[in-house]
Amino acid sequence: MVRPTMEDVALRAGVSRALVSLVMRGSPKVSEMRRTAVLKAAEELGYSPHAMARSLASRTSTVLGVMVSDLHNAFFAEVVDGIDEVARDQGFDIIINTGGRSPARERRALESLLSFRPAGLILLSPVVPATAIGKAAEQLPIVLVARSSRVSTVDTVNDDGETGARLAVDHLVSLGHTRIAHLDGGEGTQAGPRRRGYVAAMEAHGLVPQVVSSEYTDAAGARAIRGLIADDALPTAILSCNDFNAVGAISALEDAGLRVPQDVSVVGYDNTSLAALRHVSLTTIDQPRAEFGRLAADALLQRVREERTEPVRHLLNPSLVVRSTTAPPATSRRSSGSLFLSTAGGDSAGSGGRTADFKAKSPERRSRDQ
Amino acid sequence: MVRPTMEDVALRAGVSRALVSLVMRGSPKVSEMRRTAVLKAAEELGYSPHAMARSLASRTSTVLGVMVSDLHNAFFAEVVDGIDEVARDQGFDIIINTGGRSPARERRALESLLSFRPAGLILLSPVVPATAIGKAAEQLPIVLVARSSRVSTVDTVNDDGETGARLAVDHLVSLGHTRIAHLDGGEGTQAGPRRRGYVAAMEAHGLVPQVVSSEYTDAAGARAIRGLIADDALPTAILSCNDFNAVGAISALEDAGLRVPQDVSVVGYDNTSLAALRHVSLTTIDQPRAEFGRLAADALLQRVREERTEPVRHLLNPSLVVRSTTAPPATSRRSSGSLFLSTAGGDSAGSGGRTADFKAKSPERRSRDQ
DNA sequence: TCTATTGGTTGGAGCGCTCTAATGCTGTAG
DNA sequence: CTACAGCATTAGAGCGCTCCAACCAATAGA
Repeated sequence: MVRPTMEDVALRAGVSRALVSLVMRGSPKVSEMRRTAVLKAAEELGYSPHAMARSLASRTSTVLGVMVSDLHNAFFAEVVDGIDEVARDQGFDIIINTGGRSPARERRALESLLSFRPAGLILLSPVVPATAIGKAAEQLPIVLVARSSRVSTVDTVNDDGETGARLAVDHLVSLGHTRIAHLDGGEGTQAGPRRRGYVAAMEAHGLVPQVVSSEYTDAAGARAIRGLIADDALPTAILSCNDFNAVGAISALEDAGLRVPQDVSVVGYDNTSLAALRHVSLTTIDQPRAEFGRLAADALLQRVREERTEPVRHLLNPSLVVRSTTAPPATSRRSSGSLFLSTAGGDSAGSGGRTADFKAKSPERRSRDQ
Repeated sequence: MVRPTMEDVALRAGVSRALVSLVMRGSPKVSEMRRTAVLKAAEELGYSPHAMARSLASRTSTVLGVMVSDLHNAFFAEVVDGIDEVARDQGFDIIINTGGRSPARERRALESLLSFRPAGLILLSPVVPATAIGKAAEQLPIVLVARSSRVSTVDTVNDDGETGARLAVDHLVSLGHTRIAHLDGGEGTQAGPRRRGYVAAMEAHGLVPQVVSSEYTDAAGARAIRGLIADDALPTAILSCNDFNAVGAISALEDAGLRVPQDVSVVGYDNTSLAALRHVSLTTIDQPRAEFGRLAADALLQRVREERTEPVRHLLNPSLVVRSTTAPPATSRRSSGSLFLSTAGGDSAGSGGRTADFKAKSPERRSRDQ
């Protein structure tokens, strides 16, 4: 259980510790004779350098810290793949830590990562307050993924959530939908841009937006749908804040005897592996996740090497992936009294105020800026 | 970009470096006055201890390394949750690294983790050769999760795959199924026990096992089903090697116009969050994943504290989770010519040899040991 | 009064390494 | 024969911390 040190190797090879150090770092100014002798001794002893001692002595690090907000979400796994690819290419190692979506735990994870004095940090969709990030940014370069920031020493990599939401709305509108609700991501990172994009796109089409409060989980998606049904406020199409939420929404719709996409169309967001499962086959918005990782690592390493001081703000273009959960609306259904809604219970009369939201605006457009 | 050291804190608080060290480590033999003074100075400077220097000086580490073979699989995320819980409780931090299912990359991840000289290592379903693990085990305590080992210095935590597979078979048999195929996990870790358990359970029931070569992915599950259909060899029930595989199998069945569970029952394995999605609602075998993590961390910390030298081999009991993908077989269907199989193509006569496998054995049991 | 004892505090060595400056040791020019 | 490169090698300081032994009151016991 005790590892040999440089001293041991030096002794065995009959040279100084400094010479062993030079060999280990591949210095060119070592004679071939000594080099092979040292390498041989190291091999025999099973020596491998102590990264921490090295880093301490050299005051540099070849480690990049990665904070993953939620290990359960495959989204991040693909970003990490991209990071790992670039880091490895450039001789850096990564260490990962997770915050489990809890600010307290995330803070601790951050502390822990920081205590290793990595060369830089990549935070994937962090939930800690901006001030905590700003503070850490004083100590080392930081790149944020899937979260924006205005701190000038912090680089960011995001998808253009507004564009993504617009793509989804455009798709649904082109299918003939006019009543499209958005199940909102609430406090979640990137929920804002998606919501704004949805609202803007609806208004651009002269439609009335309907934002329904929800969260980034399948339970929340199901809950939101049950709420809409109870309020007799179900539209013909749903844009969920992410894929999980969409899958929950689909389940709730099916539980209520509605078919997707015949009765209601559903669009997710993220194009997780979940969406691609043939059994799910969810129409969704794809983000170039591995590219996120690569760009983040590149940006970070530029800072590490002090090649750049200007902040970088990557905003990547999302794209629409059409699968099997969207179709033209069954236009006649609503006017003839929807098969389900009318049977949902007679006590929903009081919610008429919300129902009014769904009436498509007439051609007089209401677009704000475009 | 330059972090304060203990020296800086000591200077500011008007005490010695050693005293700061004591405060940082929470020593009880520090007067309240000095303690608050030091804490205040540290706070003002934004000081936090340098983990590497600490570890170097103390020749101990409060870090546990965790190697996750596949970040894309939520199974591991839940194990990590369990590890993290115990580790945190006992004052240890964890750093994670991933091997991406590739032996080469995993080896590098292992090297990287080792270079931090952590107190111990937990490997989640590693794919590196046993010799590599044995070598690492000479340097620090190692616990394997979801992979067995015979090395006496290595602890292991596994589920009892044989029991799990038996639970699934028993469930299907109790529903009335006699023709049950197993989509095999091939080289994957833990595929062996599951296969053995399946075969033993089938034989215990006097049934003929049918092992179909497959893999731990949904594409492989779909492929296997298409193969069975093409061979006119589709049974009334499927036991998949894991949930992903099962979901792929279900998709392929549905694509072929078969209903689950009315026409074919499907059982998964792992009870991932995927299986729990209402839209999927997969009958499956649950493994206590967080418990895996907790036990692994406990075992590791015992070794770290040198409380134990005997190897520990945890074998946890899986349990059956019945959801919506299993039901009694439509017994009459086969004899009257199955609605799908008979129309699949008249050219399948040649595969009769395999079809024979499905005939249920008569009551004369064939059980080996029980 | 003197010696133990105790609780709080400190200097200094050292963890395994890197890095700078200094040391030999050629070989070539002055 | 001295001077001076030029190269390979090494001693030694130091990275930020822990840990041990020593130290220094202040109190207690003889």
